[in-house]
Amino acid sequence: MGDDATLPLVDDEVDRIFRALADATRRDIVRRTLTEEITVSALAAAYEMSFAAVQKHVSVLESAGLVNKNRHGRERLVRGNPDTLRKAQLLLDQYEELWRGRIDRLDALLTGEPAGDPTGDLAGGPPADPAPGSP
Amino acid sequence: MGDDATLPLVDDEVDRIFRALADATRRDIVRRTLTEEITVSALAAAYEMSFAAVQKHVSVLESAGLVNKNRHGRERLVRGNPDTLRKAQLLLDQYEELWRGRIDRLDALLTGEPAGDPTGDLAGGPPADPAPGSP
DNA sequence: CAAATATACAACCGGATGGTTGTACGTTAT
DNA sequence: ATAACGTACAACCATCCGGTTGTATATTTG
Repeated sequence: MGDDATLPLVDDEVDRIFRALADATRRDIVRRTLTEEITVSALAAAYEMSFAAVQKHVSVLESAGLVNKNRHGRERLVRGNPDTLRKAQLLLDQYEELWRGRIDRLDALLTGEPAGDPTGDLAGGPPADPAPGSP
Repeated sequence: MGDDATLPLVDDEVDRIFRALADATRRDIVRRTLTEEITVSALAAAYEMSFAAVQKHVSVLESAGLVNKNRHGRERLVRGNPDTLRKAQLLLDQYEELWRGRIDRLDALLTGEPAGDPTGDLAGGPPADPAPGSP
């Protein structure tokens, strides 16, 4: 019920997730906040960069859905979100399955699409253009 | 002689992997080449961008270790590399484990580090600066 | 209230990215 | 040998990214 971001913009969402994970500082933030809620200040103190920089990293993680920020007084408690992590996990698992030659239909589960592809293709397909008949 | 990229520069390698995966076109290339070898031209024909652009995407994937290029006459056959994919998978699995509260020691397996951290910290730790005692 | 703290946000900058076009080179085919 | 094909690579451009500093706002604390 609550989720409305599962139908058309999967690609963009996945882009953000992986891009957010493509930075050592951000991975470290995820790592930490998965086990405990930490304020942005506390996080910032752990890295050799400005507070604003860490703030930006948290923001990137947040807009990717990898962390949530809950306010507690004047502080913002950052908490890792395992659900989003699991989404990336599923995608990679899917690639693994695909490689093994058995795709099944778990891609439908992954993308939330109810058997959208009549081609039997995997979730996503070509991002922009499916296949020009003949140029 | 063989591999020298397993000890100190893990972070950078992971960066490249996730960054490479943070693009829908590149994910699609990985997806395709996991099940069959395809030439760069054939790949390029599938997307609405120039040949050179696709070439660059393949290059990014290759330098991340996500695909290999084998030459066959004048063509280059692109083949997905499930090993690298599995590396990313392991990292995410590790986060999942961490979230569940049981870290075990599989991080040593992941990073190849023989119990490098006396702190019991997870693989990687803060990328640049561990923890300033108190500035 | 005032001062200190924690955060938010805008502006700016150098470098990386993703795309283009053009050219050169090796390989097949005629 | 020449032409066509597949690829590589350089140059260029707009945009994004990761970092900085500076300023503003809300919340505690004295």
